[in-house]
Amino acid sequence: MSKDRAKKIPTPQPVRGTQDMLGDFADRFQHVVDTFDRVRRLYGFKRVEVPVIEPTAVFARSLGETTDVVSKEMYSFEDRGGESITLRPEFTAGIARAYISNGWQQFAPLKVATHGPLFRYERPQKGRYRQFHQLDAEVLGSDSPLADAELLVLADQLLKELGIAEGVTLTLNTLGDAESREAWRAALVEHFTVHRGELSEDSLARLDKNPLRILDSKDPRDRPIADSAPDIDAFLTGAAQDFFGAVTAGLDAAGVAWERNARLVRGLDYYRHTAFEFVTDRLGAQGTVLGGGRYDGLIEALGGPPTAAVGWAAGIERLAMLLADNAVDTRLDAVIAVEDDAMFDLAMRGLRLLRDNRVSADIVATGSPRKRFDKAAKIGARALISISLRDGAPFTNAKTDGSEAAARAEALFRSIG
RNA sequence: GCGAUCGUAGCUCAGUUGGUUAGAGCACCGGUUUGUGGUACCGGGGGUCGUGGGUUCAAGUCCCAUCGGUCGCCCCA
Repeated sequence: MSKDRAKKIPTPQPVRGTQDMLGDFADRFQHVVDTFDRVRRLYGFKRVEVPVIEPTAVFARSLGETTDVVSKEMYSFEDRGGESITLRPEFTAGIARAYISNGWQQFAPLKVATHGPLFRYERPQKGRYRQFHQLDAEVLGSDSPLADAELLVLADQLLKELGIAEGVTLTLNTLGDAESREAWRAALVEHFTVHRGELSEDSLARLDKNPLRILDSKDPRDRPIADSAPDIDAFLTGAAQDFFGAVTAGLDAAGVAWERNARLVRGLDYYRHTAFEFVTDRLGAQGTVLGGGRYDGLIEALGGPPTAAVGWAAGIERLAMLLADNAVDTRLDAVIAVEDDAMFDLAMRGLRLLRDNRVSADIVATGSPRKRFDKAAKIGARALISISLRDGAPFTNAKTDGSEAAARAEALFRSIG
């Protein structure tokens, strides 16, 4: 350690919006992933892996007209060959591309699930990072409302098994088929145009770029106009009505609670029919915990055959933040305090024996011998085993929390004599 | 891109209307006359107060700039 500041090497700063995780939060993160992996198997969803990097066109084309997102929110760069590459900002487009590239039509309807890091060039805030992580589930090649319902039942079960279903609400809407959607959109534009004098500046801009988005504006000036805007219901075709009815009937039959939110919309044109979000008020401004919908137009927009598909994604960080404090138990079964260095070999034999028998254990054998007991106690294992030399003979003492695991650890350790 | 707020020890934070050598807890290291206890007690090391300017007899404290963090807006695939 040099005290010469002139020679001090400056530590590179982490990239904005990235995070390092240690211990508890990393364990909670992994618990979410493990639970998802277990539940998705129950529903017969296959594991799928797609690249973190794709040609920019994969996302630019799927996102279509929303130039703001493409130009400002994507992590894009040129590789050495001059090709524009983008770090995936979502799973869906990459999976759709893979579906086409590999001819997975042959497996339709295909139920797949994945999870991993995603990247968006955004200003970080609570529950929102530049590198973040999602769970993802998709059903490709099915135009059945049963697929929508099954995905929602899967989501519902996931949240219940994570123990966070309390305080999280499934909100549901339909965007109808292409015909319904166009009619509704035209009616909304007309409604907002009539009231354009009362809209916020932001919503005036939305009126040109993305009129549906005015419906979920947070600006109080917009609320009366948004709330009095027509619902899509009057514009739904018979087929679109039937589709939505079948989805909700499926949810009811499976015992999934839901609420209609006629203001829930999607900005992108390829969305059809079902749109949904599981929301909570426990995460500040970023209240969506899991969201998705039907995107029957996407695969075609990527140059594939017309293919119906539906899916959702959920933020792992956000789910991990909602877990109860005691959701993940990382306590060790045993910790061994070596209070005399002459006992080190004995302690190591015991440690190995415990671990061989699936008993999690650690050892404290460094620093001042008389402090090792305290150090070990602070680790908070189920059993605290101390080993010292007393009257020239090894002496083992154990304090346990009364649990079976602790008793087993003590018995095993004492068995080495 | 915009706004608010915060940057003091490895970590979490005190630090009064500007006024001596900048403090605490945790962590780390050492000590506390062989002990079924000791998650304790005592001591020690560690800080050019984010960085750069400015105001002042005097700046952690006030002003400006800059770089970061946090929260919100825009956007949200």
